[in-house]
Amino acid sequence: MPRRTDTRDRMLSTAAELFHTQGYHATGLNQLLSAGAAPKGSLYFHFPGGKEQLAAEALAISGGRLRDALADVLDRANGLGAAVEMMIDFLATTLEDSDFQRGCPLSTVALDAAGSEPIRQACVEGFGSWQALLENALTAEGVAADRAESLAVTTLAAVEGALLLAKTRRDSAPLRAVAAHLRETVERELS
Amino acid sequence: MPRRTDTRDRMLSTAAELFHTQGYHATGLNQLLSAGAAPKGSLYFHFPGGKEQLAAEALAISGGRLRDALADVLDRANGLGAAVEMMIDFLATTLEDSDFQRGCPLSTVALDAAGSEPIRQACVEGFGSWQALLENALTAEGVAADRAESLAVTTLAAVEGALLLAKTRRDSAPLRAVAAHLRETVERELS
DNA sequence: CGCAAACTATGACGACTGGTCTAGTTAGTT
DNA sequence: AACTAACTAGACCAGTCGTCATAGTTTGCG
Repeated sequence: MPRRTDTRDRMLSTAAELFHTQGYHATGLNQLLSAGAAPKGSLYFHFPGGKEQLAAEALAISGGRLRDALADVLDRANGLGAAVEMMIDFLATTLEDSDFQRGCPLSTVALDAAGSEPIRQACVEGFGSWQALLENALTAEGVAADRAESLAVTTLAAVEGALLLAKTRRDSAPLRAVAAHLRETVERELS
Repeated sequence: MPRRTDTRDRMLSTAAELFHTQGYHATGLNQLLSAGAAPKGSLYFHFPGGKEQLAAEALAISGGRLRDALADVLDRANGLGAAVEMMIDFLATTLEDSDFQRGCPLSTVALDAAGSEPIRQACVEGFGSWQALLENALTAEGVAADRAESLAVTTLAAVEGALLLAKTRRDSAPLRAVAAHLRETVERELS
């Protein structure tokens, strides 16, 4: 079933961008549509579930994108510690280049739309996929399963928190500090 | 000029509660006022700066409250590692008891109202005050200043991230995992 | 080719809530 | 009783999300 227009995709990527930088409630449908995405009526054609469905799908895309980026870094880097550092470096650059607008693409919405089950679910899956990647990388290096899990959560948490602090302070120093610490921690774990 | 009502204070504490659980944009003035806080007109008498000022002041209060709690734990606990673990335990309990509504009182607003300078500033100060407490505790134990700073940021970041994950997953496991890891890290640093 | 059926697009509309502010009432002081 | 500071009610309109009737476009089939 070939698609005939790219409207749906345009909407999704505009939505991903706006929800990423502003959060769920701060992003109005009008803004989203007037951002060149589409006329109003089209939204409810492509997303019968309205704003909520649009957000959930946009988050799934954002989550997947970051997951791919992480998988890539994990492949390329030599050493897990280095990979984590590279990943954080990438996040810091993205944040700085966007004038401290683009932090974690999920966290803002995860917090401000925690009441919506579909949205929450999308975030759970996004976070989960990132964590799983870290966990696998750790077990591949010989770390025991339960230890790998708790180390992966901690790493993910530290990165998320650093993104929050960096965005709030408009200064990527927290990310750099956390990067160094995590590298240390990971490398000690593997030795 | 004697005050005749406690309206202003009631507004602040209701605001603190709602912004804490819902964030800035998701919290409407109507909801806030009908939550028994006050009649509508009073808002702009007590807070000429409107919603923005109300939020900034409410955040300052929330930040101060948590700061005090942290200072208290840091005093009472025997050992810094234990203190961190106790603090996280307190946060986990608060989160669970509120049906996973009350995470960090600043982070939601910090992310979803990052565009407002007064609000951002209030968050910067709140986070800063928590970090300073940790930093002092570390240097008091003989950790070098720069090392103490980066360890304090990392600790704060990990806790914030864990709160985010726990709230999103509706499961405090991330907090428990991070608590154990941080205790380990802190105690290694001091030995 | 020609036609019907399915698909996609459109923006005016409505019910409602958002934050703001002015005009007014109440209470304390002299 | 007059004055002033403390407070409040509700009007206001821009903006919210969602609905709908209508129109246009593409596809498959006879």
